[in-house]
Amino acid sequence: MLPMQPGKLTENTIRSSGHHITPQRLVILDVLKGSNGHASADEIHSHVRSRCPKLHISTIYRALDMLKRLGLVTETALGDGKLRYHLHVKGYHHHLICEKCGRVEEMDEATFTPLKAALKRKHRFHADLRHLAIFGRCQACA
Amino acid sequence: MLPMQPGKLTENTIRSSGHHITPQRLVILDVLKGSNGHASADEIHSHVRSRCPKLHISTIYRALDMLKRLGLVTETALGDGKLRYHLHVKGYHHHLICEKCGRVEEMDEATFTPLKAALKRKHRFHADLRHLAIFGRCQACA
DNA sequence: TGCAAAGATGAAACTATTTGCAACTCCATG
DNA sequence: CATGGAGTTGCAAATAGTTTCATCTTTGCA
Repeated sequence: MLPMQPGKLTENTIRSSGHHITPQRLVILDVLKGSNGHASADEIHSHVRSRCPKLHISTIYRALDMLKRLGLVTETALGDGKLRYHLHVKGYHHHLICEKCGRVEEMDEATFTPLKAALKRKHRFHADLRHLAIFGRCQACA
Repeated sequence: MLPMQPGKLTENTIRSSGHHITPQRLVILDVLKGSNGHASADEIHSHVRSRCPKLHISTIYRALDMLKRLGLVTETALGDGKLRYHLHVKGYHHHLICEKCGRVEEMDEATFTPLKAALKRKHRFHADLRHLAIFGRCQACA
């Protein structure tokens, strides 16, 4: 059995949720895949320009919003007045953001399992812990 | 020994951090104190108008930014395109936000103590868990 | 295939938030 | 209790992000 390409997996998720695969979205996804960090809408826009000059920034915001709803993209406010976007291709993860140096560390879900259970038990709340950004101080800045 | 008024405590924090107490800020703080939920900058502005018609909305944004830095106010994105602000007068708390009905439940810090310890132990990260908004489904919408 | 409906796009208008600046106010200090 | 400098304010303009709408595309299905 061949492994499914990450691109195809993403496209299937989009399609099976009733959304369309469009050339614009493919370019946006490709830019997101290439950006190894957290890109702002504006940064995505300028990267996209060369390949698709008429692609309007509102299309980017709408694409990001859809991807966010589907859990394929994380939106994070890193404190500089812009929202940043990050593609989930290899499962979910969370962000530890240093308030001082701005470094972003990624971590897996496991640490949150007890919290998730506690929220369900104590508050009867079913937490969707895919989008978590936790602020604080990293080891170096503590 | 008399208990310190909450207002005075807040004012001392502001003053001792090198910021000024101004009539504008007193009105803004008063509105925040009165708003029992999560007020947007615009909502604060319209409440403030009656008492201080010339108070500009950028002054509100700047006051909120200062209060946020001092840890006196929490800024939360509830997903409606506006940021919401909440005054911390009685200790910190967190938000459980239902993705379906939009209901916001507040919860205390205690549930996060094990998570905080785990982050420090496993990632050497000193989490500042005062700003947490957790999305998911509430009991009714689960 | 070919079509209709659901969904997406670009453009412009609109709302939300931030910033630059000159004038003004607070308050620690003398 | 006057003063100077740091901090604030109001305004205008800039930057971010959202929404409306007419037009165009994608996709499931006949």
